[in-house]
Amino acid sequence: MGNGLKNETAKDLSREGSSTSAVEIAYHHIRHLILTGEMRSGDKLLENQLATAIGVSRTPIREALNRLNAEGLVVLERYRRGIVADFSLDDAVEIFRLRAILEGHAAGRAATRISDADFARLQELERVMEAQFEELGWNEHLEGFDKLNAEFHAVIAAAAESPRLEKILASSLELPAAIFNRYSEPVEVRTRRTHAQHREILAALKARNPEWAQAAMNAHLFSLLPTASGSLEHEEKS
Amino acid sequence: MGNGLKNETAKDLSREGSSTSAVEIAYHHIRHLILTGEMRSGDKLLENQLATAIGVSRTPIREALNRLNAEGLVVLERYRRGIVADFSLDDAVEIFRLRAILEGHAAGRAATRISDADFARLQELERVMEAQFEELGWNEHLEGFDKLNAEFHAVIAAAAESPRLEKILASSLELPAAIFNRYSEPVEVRTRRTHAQHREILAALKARNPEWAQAAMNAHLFSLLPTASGSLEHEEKS
DNA sequence: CTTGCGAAAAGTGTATACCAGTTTGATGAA
DNA sequence: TTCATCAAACTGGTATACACTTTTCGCAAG
Repeated sequence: MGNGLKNETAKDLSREGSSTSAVEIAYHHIRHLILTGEMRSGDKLLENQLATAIGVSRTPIREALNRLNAEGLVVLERYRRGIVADFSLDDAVEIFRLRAILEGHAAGRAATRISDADFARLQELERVMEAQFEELGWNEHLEGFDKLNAEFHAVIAAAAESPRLEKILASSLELPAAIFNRYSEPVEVRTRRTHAQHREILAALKARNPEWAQAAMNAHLFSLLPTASGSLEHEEKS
Repeated sequence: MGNGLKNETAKDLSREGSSTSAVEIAYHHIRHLILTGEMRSGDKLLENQLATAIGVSRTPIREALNRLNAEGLVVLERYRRGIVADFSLDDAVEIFRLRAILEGHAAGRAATRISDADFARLQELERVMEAQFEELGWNEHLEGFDKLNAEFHAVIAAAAESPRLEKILASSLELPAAIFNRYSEPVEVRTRRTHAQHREILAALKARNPEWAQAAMNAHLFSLLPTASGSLEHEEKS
């Protein structure tokens, strides 16, 4: 490469004025690749390749990979190239167990703290999720659902007013959607139940009943948790 | 600093074969400064200054600061120099609430999983803590206590066999000892009670009773939690 | 064909230099 | 004193170089 020619990069940024840092760009880009399944478990993450693909230098790429490594989505070992993390059934079970504990706690706190605006937002999110399901059917609604569902849970986590709790839920207990779908029950089984559970959580929040909210959230998450008995099953390589 | 002389560094590393990376060195060094109170809330963290002090270049320093920022011990804002994080009473309360939830869960799991070797280690740790207290008295024993106590809790967390849980406890819910001592009850009040609680946790683990272990750990941590009544806090912008 | 070995190639870890953007601190005017 | 201004200081990011390790590949031996 020649000398200081970041003109085109600077152009992109200066147009926005947004000043999103290069690290943020790289982080969200790579994270998106993983969470959407565009990159699968075991895929190689080469710093130079990512740098040219994303349009930033190696430095912010390395920072982004380190963050993703800390969050468990990427596996880094010294001098080895990074790979997309693999999630075993045990990993999925662990994540859902911890999410149940922490999100249950969050829901309980949210019950006495959530604002009217946030509660309305939750109702709206659930309304849209159910509408899209009715309109699009079992499988086609899934793409939109994941995003809406993530916001549903995120709003409750935020309403708990416990910043560390919120951060842990957002960054340390994520499971790529593709992995979740691999291990969870089929959509036909869980979708209607999920909506009923969401409605119950809303009812508990509206009643400002912490114990109910916590229990309802717990039930919701434990119902999604792959059966522990399934851990006796054979390990199969795809 | 001078020119590229990493010869002595390489010498140290090659001797060990362990080859601790520069990032690890910087991370543990800075973390130690904060947790021990050698650097206090609000102190400035200048990359160049740290680099020369620790003997590595800016690059690993920046990585270390980013990790510490993610863990909440350091506050980084764009183009601003980093500062050591400040922990309000509310922060301390939040941390202990979350620790109680998660370490309680960990103790419950550990009850049915802990190895004989790990249990023996716990007994030994508690024995030493009590011996040092008897020998050194209220205040002098504190220095050694913090380290032993940290290992006591870490052994239980590891015995829970939940890697994400262990990582969260080790990296997202730390409170500098100085801050803890600022907000907690005076040593004279809590030390004997702490030892009694540790013994009860050991008894519950020995009995392999998960509910007891969880409850005992919960009681232990909630007893250290600063009185929630102190939540008549002042929101202040510095 | 398979296995094993060794060397080249690829890739990460760190140092260093440099510059742009921003904050910080000091100086000076009102 | 208070405020504005400007230079210095500092971080964010790029680029480059090189040491050290892993990975790959070809080649020889079985």
